[in-house]
Amino acid sequence: MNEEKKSLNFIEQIIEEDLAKGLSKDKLRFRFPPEPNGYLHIGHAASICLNFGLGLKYNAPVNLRFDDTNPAKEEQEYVDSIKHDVQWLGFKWDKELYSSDYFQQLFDWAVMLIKEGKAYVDNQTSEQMAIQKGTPTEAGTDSPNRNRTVEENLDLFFKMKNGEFDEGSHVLRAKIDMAHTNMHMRDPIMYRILKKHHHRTGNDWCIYPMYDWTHGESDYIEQVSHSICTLEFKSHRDLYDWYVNQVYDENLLRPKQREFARRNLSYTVMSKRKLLQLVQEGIVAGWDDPRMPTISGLRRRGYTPESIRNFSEVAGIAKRDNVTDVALLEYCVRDHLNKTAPRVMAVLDPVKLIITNYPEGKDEWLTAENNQEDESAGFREVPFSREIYIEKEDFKEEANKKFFRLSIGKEVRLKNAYIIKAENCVKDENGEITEIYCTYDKDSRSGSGTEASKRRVKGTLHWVSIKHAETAEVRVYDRLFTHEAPDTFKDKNFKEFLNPNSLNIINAYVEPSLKSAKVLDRFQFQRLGYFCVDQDSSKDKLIFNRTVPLRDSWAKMNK
RNA sequence: UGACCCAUGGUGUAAUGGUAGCACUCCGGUUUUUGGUACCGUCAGUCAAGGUUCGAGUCCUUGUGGGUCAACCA
Repeated sequence: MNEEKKSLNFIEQIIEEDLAKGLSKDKLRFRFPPEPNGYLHIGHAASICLNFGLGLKYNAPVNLRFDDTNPAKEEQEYVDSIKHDVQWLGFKWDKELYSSDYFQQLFDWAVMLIKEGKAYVDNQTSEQMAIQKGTPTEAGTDSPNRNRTVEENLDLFFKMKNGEFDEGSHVLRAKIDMAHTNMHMRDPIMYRILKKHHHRTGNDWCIYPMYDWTHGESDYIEQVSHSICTLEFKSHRDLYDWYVNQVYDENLLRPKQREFARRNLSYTVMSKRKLLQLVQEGIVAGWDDPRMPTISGLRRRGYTPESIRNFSEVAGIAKRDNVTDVALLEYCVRDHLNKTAPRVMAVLDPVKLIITNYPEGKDEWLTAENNQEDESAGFREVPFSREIYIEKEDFKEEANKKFFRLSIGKEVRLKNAYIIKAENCVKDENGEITEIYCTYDKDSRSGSGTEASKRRVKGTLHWVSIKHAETAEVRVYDRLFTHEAPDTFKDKNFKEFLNPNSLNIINAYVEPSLKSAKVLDRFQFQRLGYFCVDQDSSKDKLIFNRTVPLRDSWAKMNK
């Protein structure tokens, strides 16, 4: 076997260069740093797969670190969901950590900066500070409080910490350069007063560190070698480095921030704010609604961790803005489910078919292969009888040569059963076909080995025996938005592109073996698609979600 | 009228100065008791103009286009 040499992505190249320049391989360490203010989505999966993938590739530890510096937005519910999602994707973190673990260290370092004259307390309004900040094209001006004495700053900062000031009245700022071309370097805020309960530190603190002050220092504390984030943080890198430099000890490793482009998916939105809006406004049933691009939504929809990992792998990473075609994700899940999902028969849009020459009252249990792609999947028995359901669209009274399905006078194979021929049909007053009458070739049973069973007929239909069928609710999903990039318009709200038909609930008939299906079990409903048992399913009511339909070249032909 | 980042088929990515490749999509075909799968094939790309070089997708310059940055968010 000659393995193709896999090309490295640009992050791996940076790591290889660092290694070549002398960085010891055992110093490699990564982290995945979610803020627990929402559920993870498929874009986060790219970051998870990248960071944990690097950990696997270099045999390096990867921490799960919650970036929990804003108690106003963060909740335990989100922490739990994030942990569940990362585990479900199949990754193991080295340590579960929280930025809030470092609040004391961060505070001590802030005191140190004040003593060194590198930080000061400002008690102007945010409006005043915003004006002084300047604009991207104009330099800012110094705050009148910029040159307070160290003693004064220390006194004010401790009063902030002790809760003696109101929220919003005072902040601690780094003293850098109000004329810097990088706005983030214009005396950024390090601490603000927030008299809020924190999900981990409770009421211990009423001042909370800002992201920039926290993130780099946390990486440094954990000795993360490569701190990988998305592109919008590129301009934060100067600040990240400045902050790390304030506390850097040359015997320790200096973490390095590098940025990649976030992964966008067509026909959906990927911002937590917008996803939260869909949830809060009841447009979807929750963060785990199967139409959502969240990990929990995809899981409930029937996606496998393998398929999501593979998607991240084949989509790759780079630095340019992108909108990846959702067809690639769908390809990945079909590819995996094709190899792993047991085949069963279900009829979603039934019409009754009667086999006139089949004995009334007779039952037969026929042997069916569970998965022809997997020999170890074995066989099961499916019941057959005189009256069955088939799909309405599998019958036409008259049809041309291209139509391989059932029509009057023509033969088709019933999957795992017999060859039948349509004789006539009955219609209601609207011309809708209500019953189809057929005869069967009793020597043609699948697998019986007879000459008749080996006859070739062009079409094969799936079916369920009416007498034995279980009923099930099937939730058929379509894309949530009608535009491939619904949130790229300046003058239009993304919700204008919501697809009114993104959910279609159907009552279907399924073969009885499905009675024992468990939540999250995945199946291929033969000739239809992949389906997964929903968590709303119960002993009394089976509920399936359609993960993705099978490719359908017949439907394409008819377009 | 600033700083920084980016630009390869429809989409996503490779090629690290030496034959522009892979995957998805689309289209066509073979096989098939799933119009699925598998297999084969077709169409299709280096933003532009200069420069360096024997040789440029790659390096340089200037344009053009897109993105990011002015939260007490992360």
